[in-house]
Amino acid sequence: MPCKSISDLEKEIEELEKLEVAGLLEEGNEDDSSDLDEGSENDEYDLEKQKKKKHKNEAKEGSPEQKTPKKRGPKKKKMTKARLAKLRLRRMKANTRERNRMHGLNDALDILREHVPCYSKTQKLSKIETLRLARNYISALAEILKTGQKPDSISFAKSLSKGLSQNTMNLVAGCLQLNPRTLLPESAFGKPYQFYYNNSFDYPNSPNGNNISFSNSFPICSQNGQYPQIPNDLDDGQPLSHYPLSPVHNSIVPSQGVSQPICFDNMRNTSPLQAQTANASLQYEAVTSSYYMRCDNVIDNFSCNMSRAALPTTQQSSFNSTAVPECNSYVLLDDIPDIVMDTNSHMTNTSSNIFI
DNA sequence: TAGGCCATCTGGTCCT
DNA sequence: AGGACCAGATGGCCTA
Repeated sequence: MPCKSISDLEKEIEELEKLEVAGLLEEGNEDDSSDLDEGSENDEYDLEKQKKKKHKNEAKEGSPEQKTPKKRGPKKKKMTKARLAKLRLRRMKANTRERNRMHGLNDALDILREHVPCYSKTQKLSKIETLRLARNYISALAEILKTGQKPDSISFAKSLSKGLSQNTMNLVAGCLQLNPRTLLPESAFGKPYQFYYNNSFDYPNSPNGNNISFSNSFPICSQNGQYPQIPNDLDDGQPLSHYPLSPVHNSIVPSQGVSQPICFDNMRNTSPLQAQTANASLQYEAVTSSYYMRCDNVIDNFSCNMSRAALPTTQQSSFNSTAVPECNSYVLLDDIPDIVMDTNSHMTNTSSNIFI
């Protein structure tokens, strides 16, 4: 590896050229194959190059003994020390450019990382995974534009995860607050697990005729595993507290394609789960159409406020967004030694602290 | 310890 | 001639 800087080399070349002009310097070998022999005896960089060149030629010729036919065409320029130094300088400059080019490419990738889901400064996605995730993200967004419907979080996560490594898939699941197992193929994810983790909510026969699906980034919580009650008409002006559903940050997407973010809230009346269990970590149970998920914490109400802003004014005024519970911890079945499933009520139970 | 990821160097090719 | 781009080689670091 050359130790001299580019400017040092430039100075050296200048001096060598002066010497050459003055005829004080010996000329090098004309033979192209020994380009680098001249003036490189004590140069690690050139020795390495010679080795590589020799190796390359041997590979080309089959054996070192084999003679190569004499080359035709114009004679190569004589290799002088100045020319050699020039070549070396050119190589160094090319290396610097190449390094900068790659840095530019990496900077662009960093910017891309910030624009795909699951951005983390500490746990950076690899280059290839960033590109794959970006591709999937674009496809997913294009699909939303095409259909005009917001997909449920699982479908969305699955779209994002296509072709990704398991690690990245886990990251995507984590970012979307889903259990990574929900992104596994059916074969790798048994029905009982699905039963426990699936987090989509379809409500095909709402009383007003709209097919409603909850596409939730956050689990729906209910107090006791009863099937959530859906309001007769989401636009009937009823205050949200009227709806006997546990607090949930969610989106309700009627099949007609009208997306209306909404937060249910009945926490202000009573906290149905507060009295349910002494174990605070088991306070809430997320309910999906036929599946349940537990959640255990109460977070700030920022996201619910965001949703409230999108509500009709009549509903905004009656909306109390305090104490909105959300699930941000998920149970891995491996972590549940004594899980009990009640398939009739679609409830799960455990006595251990199952939350991460 | 093997494999994945990365930065860097390098020579080849194309273009200006 | 020189710059941009590319792909192969190599060695270092990290992690399962």
